[in-house]
Amino acid sequence: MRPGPRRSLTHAEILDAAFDLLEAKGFAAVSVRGVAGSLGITPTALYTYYPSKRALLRGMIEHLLARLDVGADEHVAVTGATTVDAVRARVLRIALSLRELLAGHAGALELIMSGPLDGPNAMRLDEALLESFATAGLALDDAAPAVYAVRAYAFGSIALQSAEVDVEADAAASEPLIKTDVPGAALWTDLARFPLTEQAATVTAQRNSTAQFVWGVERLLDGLLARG
Amino acid sequence: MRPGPRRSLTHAEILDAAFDLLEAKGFAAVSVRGVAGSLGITPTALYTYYPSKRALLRGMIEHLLARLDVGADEHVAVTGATTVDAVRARVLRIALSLRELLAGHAGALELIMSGPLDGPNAMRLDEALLESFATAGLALDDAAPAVYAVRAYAFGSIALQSAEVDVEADAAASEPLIKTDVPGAALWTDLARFPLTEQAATVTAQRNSTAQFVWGVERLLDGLLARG
DNA sequence: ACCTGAACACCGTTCAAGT
DNA sequence: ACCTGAACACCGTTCAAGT
Repeated sequence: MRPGPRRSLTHAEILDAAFDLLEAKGFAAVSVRGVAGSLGITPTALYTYYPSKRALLRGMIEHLLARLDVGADEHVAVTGATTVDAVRARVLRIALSLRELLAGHAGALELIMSGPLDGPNAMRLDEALLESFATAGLALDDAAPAVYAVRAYAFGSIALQSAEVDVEADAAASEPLIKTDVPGAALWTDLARFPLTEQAATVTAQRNSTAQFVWGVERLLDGLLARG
Repeated sequence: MRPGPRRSLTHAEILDAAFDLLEAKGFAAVSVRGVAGSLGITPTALYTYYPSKRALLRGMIEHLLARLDVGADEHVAVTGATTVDAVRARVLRIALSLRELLAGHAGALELIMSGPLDGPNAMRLDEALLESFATAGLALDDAAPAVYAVRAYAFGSIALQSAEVDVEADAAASEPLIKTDVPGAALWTDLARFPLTEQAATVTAQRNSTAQFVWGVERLLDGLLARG
């Protein structure tokens, strides 16, 4: 087919195809050519819908964050729970929802880290967190950096976790990554120099990573809400 | 020159060239071909020193983290400062050193996020943080996740900041990134729907980003050390 | 052991041309 | 407006061959 018939795709169809690629073959496979190919279209045709790869990725991020559960600002007055407890529960729920979203789709983290988070759904996330901290009695001067801290912890935590997962994938390519003479690399396996790290490794191995994530959010909230 | 003379490069020379490229042209420019080219060498020749691009990046990460200041475990008994205050100061110093290191070199964050942090210098970082929390009286069961939380906050914070910086770079390409019909994108600029976020934006704009980073570390430490 | 040159299977993006 | 085909300037990696 030379010029081809008018196919007229939806943005939603394109994004769905992109996510299928992301889930099936990872972030690297989400190329302009790859997405176009899976839609039976030329790379150039995709540029009719999105002016650049970056724009396509932005669209994907919004699509993903649309599924984020930010909860509601229910003032639980009737039950025995204090407002602060309700706020803690909501922030934790948001953080866990974010984690689930990014851990669930392979490559979603790289996607989200590939650019700034300033779309409407990212703002929805910020608004929910700000609302929570305001409800807990924080002034905006404290609530704004508190939101920043929660976002930083959540994204960093997910990033560290997903980087660790990559190790297992690399285990197949088991050749030594370094050969000689890199400064400081001679003692690559000298665990004895880091006794606490060695001990901690066994502790960490036993712990559920979700539990660790939650524990950190709780500690952060301890510090954040102490000023309410 | 066909087969060429034996140049016999050092790993250090290669890494220096790679960092020059990183600083001058960003992470994307750190390609096997690019690094090889800047050394006056064929891409294939680079594979004699590093078996893959990933291995080269690992070498770069170690090279970078070697400059990390993790402080020392001085028990300040003489001065009026409590041990807990000394620990707070040390953790903060490490976090700031990490931030400075990654913010200083353009593209360093992408570099560090490109793979797991398990080299000797990454372990040196972990060991220093574990030591700090142990000194503050935390049991290893709490110290290990505390280290995890600090790392998560620090990396996440730096990641969010560097993603924001990219916005300014994109300002030149000022065409609209989305055209129509993306779900939820119609209200892309509808700031009125997020009143708190709008207010917070003016607050955040006034604040120094380093101050915000420090504030978050302090709050996290508040929560972490409350159990010592 | 270290290096070259050619090749394979990819990238993002642009441009003239078709309907 | 939507699409094609060809092209430009790139990727990481492999392989046979040279010294």
